[in-house]
Amino acid sequence: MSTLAELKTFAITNTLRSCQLFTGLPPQDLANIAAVTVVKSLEKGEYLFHEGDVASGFYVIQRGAVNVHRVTATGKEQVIHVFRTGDSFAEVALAAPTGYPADARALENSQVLLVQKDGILTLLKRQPELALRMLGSMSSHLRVLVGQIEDLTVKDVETRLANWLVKRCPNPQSEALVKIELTTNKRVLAAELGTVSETFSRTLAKFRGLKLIAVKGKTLTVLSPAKLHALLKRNLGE
Amino acid sequence: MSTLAELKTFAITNTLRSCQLFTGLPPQDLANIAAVTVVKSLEKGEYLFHEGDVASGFYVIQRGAVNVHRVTATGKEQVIHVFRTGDSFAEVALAAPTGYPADARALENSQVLLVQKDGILTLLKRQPELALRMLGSMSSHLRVLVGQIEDLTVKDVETRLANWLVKRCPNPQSEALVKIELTTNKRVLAAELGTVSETFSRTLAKFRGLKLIAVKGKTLTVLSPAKLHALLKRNLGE
DNA sequence: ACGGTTATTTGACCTGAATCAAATTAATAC
DNA sequence: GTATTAATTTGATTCAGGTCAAATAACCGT
Repeated sequence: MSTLAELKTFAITNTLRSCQLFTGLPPQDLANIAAVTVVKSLEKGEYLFHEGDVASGFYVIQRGAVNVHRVTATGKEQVIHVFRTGDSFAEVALAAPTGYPADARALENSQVLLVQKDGILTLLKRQPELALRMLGSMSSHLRVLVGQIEDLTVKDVETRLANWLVKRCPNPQSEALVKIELTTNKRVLAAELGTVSETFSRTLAKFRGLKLIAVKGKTLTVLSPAKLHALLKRNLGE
Repeated sequence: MSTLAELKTFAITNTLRSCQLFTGLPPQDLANIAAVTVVKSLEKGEYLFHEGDVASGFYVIQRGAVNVHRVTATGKEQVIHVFRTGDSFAEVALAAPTGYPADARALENSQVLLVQKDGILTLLKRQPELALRMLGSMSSHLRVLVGQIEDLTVKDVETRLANWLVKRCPNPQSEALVKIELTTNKRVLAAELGTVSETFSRTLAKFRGLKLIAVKGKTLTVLSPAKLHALLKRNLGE
């Protein structure tokens, strides 16, 4: 085996190890997985796959961010989830129906690993432990989706935003300022919250009026996690 | 082993065999699974589990129907899916976080099999083939959920109902009448479609006015699948 | 700094659908 | 049957939030 190939494998195993799905696996297993993995570079805005594409495997993000979404017939984009470094997604590829159920597009320049379906399936047959991990990973995606469904139907935008903000506060009870750096533009974030930029903007403005947050460019500052948390409770509570 | 126990195992393996998840498995495997399975009877309206309950395993429906849903803080029920005879659900139980992510309640008198977590995990470690099946099953649930998210956010009630109806027409292009028997009351169906009974009723009325369907008690008749399909296309299309 | 493009904000307007209330129509018990 | 209760329908009202339009503000290449 050439030194170059070894180097590549080394880089891949390093990424795999840092991925939730594979942490703690013995080096030999990682090497085996690396052997069925290829690296892909994505420009910002580039599509990784489209809905219905034949699924060639699942992905692990080495660097960057990928937006998994559906495009509706009216052209609107419904964000399912934004995955970031270390996340794995599209494990759904391993199952029988061969098409991906959604679109995936890089939100920034990214590097991802494609764990190829055929290869990993062979491995899974020999490594039940690995299969259990995949089960775990998929189940956590299921949980996220179940949560999404609730988020999208039940709550109004104000509550969804409050929820989103509170989730990002280390301690929602405290009065300590929390700075949140937006990693995407506000239109994408609005889409994640199931709304449009105009409404998102208005809701931010409302919160600003209530002295709950301060907004400066891409930096949101939660002025009072406790108050925000109280608002959230009130909106849900009774 | 007593004859009674053998009989019970026989009944269980029969149900397991008829479940998508396990069809085609060798008898010995089925017996092994049956050994870690217990039967549960549910009265109509009885809860199988609540959100957050420690997950003791996943379920296969032997007879009846189970409504998996979330209850929101405001008391409303968001249906995630209605499972029926032969379906398996709550495979999410096998993964690490121990709580179920939703509620499950019998819509009618039902009998379900609980495939116990500890037992099946042991089996999975020896049977990668089985693990792959579970992966497939979970991935199909993921697909359903991804579809749901689109359904719930994107379309208006008219489109959702048209979609629901068209899905139940063997051939959406044809003009042949299609009779659909409702298995639940209309309030539950409305909830599945992400709306309330009033709006559901109005939408049915609108379709009746358009001569697209006829309604008689719990029987819906699609008068012209082709026309309905055209309406759906139009609502989505452009 | 300057022109051009894109992102964000604000305003005005409108619609789908939830809610509340009331009338009808099943369904079930007695 | 008749009384009760639950399910469904219809009417009237209200409002969150999406859409369109226009004004700023931020960003980028030169």
